[in-house]
Amino acid sequence: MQTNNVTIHDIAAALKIDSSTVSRALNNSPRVTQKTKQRIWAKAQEMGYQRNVLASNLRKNKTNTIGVIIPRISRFFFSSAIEGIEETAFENGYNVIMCQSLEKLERETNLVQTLVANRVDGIILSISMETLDYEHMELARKNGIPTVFFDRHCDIPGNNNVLLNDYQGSFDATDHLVSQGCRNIAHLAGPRDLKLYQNRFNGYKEALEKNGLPFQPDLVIDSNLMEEDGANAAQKILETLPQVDGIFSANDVAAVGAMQFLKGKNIKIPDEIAIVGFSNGPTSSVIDPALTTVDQSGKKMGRLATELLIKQINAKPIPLAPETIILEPTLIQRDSTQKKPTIHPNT
Amino acid sequence: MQTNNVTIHDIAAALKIDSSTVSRALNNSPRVTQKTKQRIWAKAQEMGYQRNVLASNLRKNKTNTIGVIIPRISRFFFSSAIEGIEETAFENGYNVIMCQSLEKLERETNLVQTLVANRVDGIILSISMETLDYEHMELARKNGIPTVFFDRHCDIPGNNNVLLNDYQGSFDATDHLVSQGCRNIAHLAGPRDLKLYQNRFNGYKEALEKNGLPFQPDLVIDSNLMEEDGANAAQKILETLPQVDGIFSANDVAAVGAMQFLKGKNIKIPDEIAIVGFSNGPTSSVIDPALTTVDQSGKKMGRLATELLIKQINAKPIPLAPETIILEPTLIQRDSTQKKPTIHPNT
DNA sequence: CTGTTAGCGCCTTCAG
DNA sequence: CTGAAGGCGCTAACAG
Repeated sequence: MQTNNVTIHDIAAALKIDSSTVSRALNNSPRVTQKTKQRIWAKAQEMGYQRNVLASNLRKNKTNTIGVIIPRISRFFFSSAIEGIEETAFENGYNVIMCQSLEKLERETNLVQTLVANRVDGIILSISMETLDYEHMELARKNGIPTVFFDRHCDIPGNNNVLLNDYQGSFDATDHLVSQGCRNIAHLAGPRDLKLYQNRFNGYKEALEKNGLPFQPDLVIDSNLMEEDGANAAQKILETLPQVDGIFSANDVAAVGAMQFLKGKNIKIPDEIAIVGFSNGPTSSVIDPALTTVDQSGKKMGRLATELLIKQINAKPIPLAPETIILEPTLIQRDSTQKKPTIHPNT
Repeated sequence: MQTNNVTIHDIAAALKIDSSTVSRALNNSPRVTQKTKQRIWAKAQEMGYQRNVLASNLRKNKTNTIGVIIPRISRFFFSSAIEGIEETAFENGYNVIMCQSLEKLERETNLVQTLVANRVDGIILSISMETLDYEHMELARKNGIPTVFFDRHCDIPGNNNVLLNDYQGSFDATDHLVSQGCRNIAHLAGPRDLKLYQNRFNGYKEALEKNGLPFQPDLVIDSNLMEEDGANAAQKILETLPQVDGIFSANDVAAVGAMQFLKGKNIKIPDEIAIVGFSNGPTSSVIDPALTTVDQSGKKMGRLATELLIKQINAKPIPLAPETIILEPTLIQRDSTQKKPTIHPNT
């Protein structure tokens, strides 16, 4: 390991001054003459000095690093979020360590331990579908590491959250389906343990009621909302629920799965069955134009989460009051030329 | 900062032994009695000890961390690749620091510096579209940090690469279009500076020749292959190149852009114009069924790149001979029911 | 098998 | 404004 061996002592020796002065100069401390700073900087450059971040981190017990835990990177919403996180972190001089829980609580717990052990300055977290309590976050709290939850949030008080108004988004989505003439709207629901999916379910239900439509429990199909789940749900609908003319999916993955399946059976979307799913809106044009979506704006959420986290990091050691930021979602109709005819003149 | 303050010295004191023994025990060194190990482990647990990774890293001058630089995380191919990288790294006890160059050489250069400064054990890199030479990688080389290029590769000798057989994939794609009856196939080409796009261009050209079709330079449309570029290209085709009946796009982003645009103009895909694009194959079902793709299998490439990198890391200080792994791509027809009729009976 | 000793490279008191 | 000294927590010789 022939690592670059230039240390502050080397450049101190070369200049016949003390290493502490060099350290100060390199940190641009006001307590060093401009002249000596210049000399030191020049020499450092000349000798190809590079600060040993490890030593610096150890001494300061700070790493300038943010840890991020999300369920799965390749999901477009999360990769967009990471993009926002990474950019904001970068602008503020932070590195990002990024990990995926793969929806497993055990992995999530391990990752929190790893991040704490690596002395990250803060954690951004979107919990797994298995995560029902927050014991594993105690470790971070005890070590004074601020945490921001995003998207999938933590509803016990005293935490920082960046969320979407899931209730409103779902309400709007369902309302939109009704306005397009749908009367029997199925709901692809996520695990009810997650607050987020509870809210999406509630928005769906109350939009039905507000429109004078009956809530039909058998039209709610529970799953983990993977693509396959969406396809299975679509199959179930075709085989046993012929009355269904609209689907509100609690995420985009299942919505796409359902859509592909229905298209394969030559069902016209949205004319025969209209579909709305949560998704990462405007940037996600690979989503089929026939699919209307509720914009999750992952990148924006990522930025907001990171800004909030950095604020909390800078506030140490006196922690700021925890904040919850709620984004209002927007409904995006990709293909506004196609209107679903009002095939049910009743009501 | 009320960080968990338990150190090996604390537990050594509590047990009236030396801290070095504690250190050895915690590293499960064979040179400590099983009995004392047990006592130490128990005590460590009891006192809530957590190794200070920073100190350990400093001492060992090793971080157990892999740095990854890619152009943009939210591109599906890259997020899939990261997924593979992260999983493989995790299985082997490595952390991952992930950064995006946003296709800027300047950012890429800075990131390499940051990673080296952070003493990552290895680097996985997919170069930006601006990157034409590899001067900025000198720093990593000088510090003995192994590097693996993937997807967008480095064709100067002596480097580790994990690549797709771009030539073959493009050849197959073009050949497929011909077999579907296309006779005037446009090519959405990427920056010719990148070897990868050169190869894709060559595959296209030679497939035409092999099939006895003339190569028409005006059917090659150059761009950076963003979605907008694809849409612009499609517009150009509609307005000035009416003979075009097939499009081979050098990436999926532009292919989707073109497809959406054409669909908006009520062009039937693939009946009127067939499109094939490079993409991340089987996992990417959000890609429209009408679009045939060349499978890039990002996740697999990520895994292979990481395995290769770890092999190189473990080989230090005597570096292994550099390797180049080339994956053979597969053509994926999503919607095999739709066959393009041979509307050009000539040839 | 265990203890002693000596740093890794940097930063931060405390003196002058 | 600069120098001297000590230590962050851990590990790796080297002895015994």
